[in-house]
Amino acid sequence: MVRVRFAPSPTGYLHIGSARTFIFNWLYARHNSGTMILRIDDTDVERNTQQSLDSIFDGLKWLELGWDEFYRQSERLDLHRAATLSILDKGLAYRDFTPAHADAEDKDRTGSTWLFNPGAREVSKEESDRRAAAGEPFVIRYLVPRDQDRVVSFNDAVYGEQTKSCADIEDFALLRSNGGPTYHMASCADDADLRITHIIRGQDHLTNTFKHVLIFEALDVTPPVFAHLPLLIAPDGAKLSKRKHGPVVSVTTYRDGGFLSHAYVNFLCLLGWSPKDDREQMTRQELTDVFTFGGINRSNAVVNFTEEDPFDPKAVWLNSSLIRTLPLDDLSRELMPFAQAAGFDATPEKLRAVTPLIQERIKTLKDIGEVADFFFIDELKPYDPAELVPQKGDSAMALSVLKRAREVLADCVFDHDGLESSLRAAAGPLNVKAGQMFQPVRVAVCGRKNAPPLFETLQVLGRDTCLRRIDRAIQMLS
RNA sequence: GGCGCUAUCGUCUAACGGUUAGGACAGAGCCCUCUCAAGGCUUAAAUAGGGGUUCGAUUCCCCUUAGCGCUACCA
Repeated sequence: MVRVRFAPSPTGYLHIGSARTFIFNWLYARHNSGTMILRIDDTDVERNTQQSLDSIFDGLKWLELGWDEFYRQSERLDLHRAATLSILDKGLAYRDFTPAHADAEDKDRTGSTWLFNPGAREVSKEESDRRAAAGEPFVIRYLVPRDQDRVVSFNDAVYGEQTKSCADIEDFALLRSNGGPTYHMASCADDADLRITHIIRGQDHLTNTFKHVLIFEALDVTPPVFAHLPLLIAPDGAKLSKRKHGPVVSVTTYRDGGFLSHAYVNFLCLLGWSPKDDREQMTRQELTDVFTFGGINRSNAVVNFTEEDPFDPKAVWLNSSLIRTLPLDDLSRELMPFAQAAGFDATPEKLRAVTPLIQERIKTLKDIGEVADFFFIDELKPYDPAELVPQKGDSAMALSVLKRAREVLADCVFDHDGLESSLRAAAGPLNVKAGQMFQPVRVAVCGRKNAPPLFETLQVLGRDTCLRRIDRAIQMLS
């Protein structure tokens, strides 16, 4: 039975790299009919914030993936402590009474790594127990074997066979002097207790894994399968960080920017993983069906954004093409919050009528604010009267076209076919081409040259609004 | 500094020793067309460098270079 977990620590918003880790865990769980666990790794009391926890839930909720079990490490501290003590009892760890940061100064990393504090490993069990009982502060460290040629190894499902000499592993801490477990200890104790079968996480943990293998062994537990994921990086090659790269690293930025979560999940899946065929646009079911560790890459993936445009063009493309395939009722519903945010007085009926006209013209849901404004506002924003002049025409032509169009629209059948045939028929006598006939009307009614197809647009706007706007345009030209 | 991981078009990626090195996004051009889109077609664009192994290396090995990660009583 497959059991996987996503274990964020609430010390920041939900990072897009974390979101991808969640998604891959979820996909693996679903693919194998396993269990998806959400565990909040909140052992660092100093840095945890409620705001961050809220933002993580916010982001995960938007992804609409869900989980089967939920835990918080802060509620399981007794378990972590007991596990640490069992390791101490087995003689595989020791108390280090060296004050914290005592070695902060010898940063001259000219030689090799720091391995342990001098003398700390040699304190006898009796003395150690006595000093601890006397209330002297200490940290519990793993007693990394120091015999020659000792190595730790594991087989990563993505990166393959990994081996590291114990000579390169320091005596890492398990329990802090305040009694709280370190990340390594808490994480492994919980993974063991929760019977996690596969640990899928960022490659930044690859070298930590040797420590984890040591802990699992000390706990008499077979280590789970490890699958490390390549990291997501910025175009400048640096790790994505809020300070340096701004809001692009937060999933809520994509949500608020008008992405469909399904498109966004699709995009994230394509970063560091491939179905190995040429498919790119995939449904959640397709992703679940085809997801395996074999498709995961080993090199870091760049999220392609710029200062001006925070969204990766591929994500935008995935989003716009998904928007185009959405049933109109669904799309209309998705659009509503963005129409409201744009300040539009949008009834569901009106929005539903507008939706087909903008469906293939918006790349994000938020674009409705730019693309569909003239459907919802009363008075058009001021525009340059020169816009009313058709190709190869002049303002006199614009004026005569608009005057005639006004007459035509006043009493033609006000639907697509009626409007088209009437306006086309009106072009001939005026000695203008159909395009020259349509353009002034379009601008008069929409306030700009680029707009959805004319006849549908006129129909949705209604006769009154159209006539009123044409009258205004005629005034502007007179 | 030490240890580890990685290296194919601008970006995401395919090719698990033999291909004219494929696809997608973004770019350019053309077509379609009432504008804008959408759609169709075309085009430009890559195996980091150097050594091996092999009849043959994008692919296997070594070195160099570069990037990233870890090196906390953070996670």
